[in-house]
Amino acid sequence: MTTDAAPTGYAKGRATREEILDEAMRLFGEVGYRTASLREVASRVGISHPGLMHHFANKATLLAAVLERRDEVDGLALQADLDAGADFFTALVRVAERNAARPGIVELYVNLSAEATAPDHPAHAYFRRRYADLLVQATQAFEAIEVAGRLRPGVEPRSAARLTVAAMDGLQVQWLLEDGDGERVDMAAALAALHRSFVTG
Amino acid sequence: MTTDAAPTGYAKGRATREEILDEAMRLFGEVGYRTASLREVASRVGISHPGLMHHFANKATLLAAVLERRDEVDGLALQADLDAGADFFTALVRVAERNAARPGIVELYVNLSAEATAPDHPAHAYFRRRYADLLVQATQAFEAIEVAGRLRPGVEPRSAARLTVAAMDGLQVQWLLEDGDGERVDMAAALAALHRSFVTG
DNA sequence: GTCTATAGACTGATAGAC
DNA sequence: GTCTATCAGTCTATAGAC
Repeated sequence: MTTDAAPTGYAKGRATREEILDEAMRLFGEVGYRTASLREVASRVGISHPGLMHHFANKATLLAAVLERRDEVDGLALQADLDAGADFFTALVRVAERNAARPGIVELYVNLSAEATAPDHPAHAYFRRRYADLLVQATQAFEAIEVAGRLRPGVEPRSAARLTVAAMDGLQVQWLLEDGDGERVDMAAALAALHRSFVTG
Repeated sequence: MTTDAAPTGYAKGRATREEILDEAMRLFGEVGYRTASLREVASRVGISHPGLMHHFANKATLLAAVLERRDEVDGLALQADLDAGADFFTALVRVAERNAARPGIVELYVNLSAEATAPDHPAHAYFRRRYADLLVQATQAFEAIEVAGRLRPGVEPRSAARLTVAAMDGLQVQWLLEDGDGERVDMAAALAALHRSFVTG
């Protein structure tokens, strides 16, 4: 009852909050966090910027809420694939597939992960944790392949994990830059090709 | 005579221009182009911001000059390796090796390539051209390997080229984020490992 | 070649009315 | 929950003195 079909008088606040997160995510993706302004986000939602700040005390809080929300949504989708019996790598390829249909998500992560390499960036700790977690998961997946005897000789799990995550990031930059081109990179296919070069047939 | 040991009265202007480019590159790397201010660049050089604008008419012109200069310097270094008989991939690994000693360059490219995915960014055309060129060069290098019969079965030159460039980009993000960690990724070694998984032994 | 001064616009954040 | 008004700070760029 409290999570869906909320009573009126508080339903409006919830809806506005969600709209703000949507538009903030879009704008952070377009121009990055630092360049985005609270006024522009508010204007896209159709409210004033103090109106926005009623929901989020300051800009960094808004960023944190955007990242938290993306983790929930995308994390659930990935987990659903894993629960359905997909191995980690297949689930990762499916993430790339889904992302190809939602440029906003790709823009958000490309822009923020670059910005957040600065130690004083409000999302710095978030991205350090995110990459550390991703690397652990990917390494374990390659270790499982190794145990199954399907890892190509000379391929190290940790190294393959790093390269997989790195390729995913780099492909997103190429994909964004190729907007408007005839030949745009197929991120999921490229990732699958990389995987084939790490495991035996 | 005009290129070195310039006569006084114009030597100062040259030196200041170079200093501005140095500091602009550093600051663009630290916070990105959009967030960087001419005042901050000028202050680091020790002049006022209208003083800076005597050398560069506007901010976008300064960015273009920074990129042009990096192309000259880094392009010469890479060409020197190629002229010394290195194949394209070995030269690329050496670029990664050199970059690991100069965080400023890595920061610059990570931040700018992400920012410049926006179609209206002043460096958008530059990065589109840069990636297109890189992909052509890398593809030709893998085609040469294929002709020599040393490409692993199932590996496509164009795909391997995309993954090589993508991995280089992605590794840079991981490397920057791991600043301060014990275990920081060895970009050159990771790139070499990737190459080994594309070519036969 | 570099400066001070300034124009004109934008920023995050706050106070206080409704 | 949203508004108007405002503060103090920042930005790019220009005008004009030296």
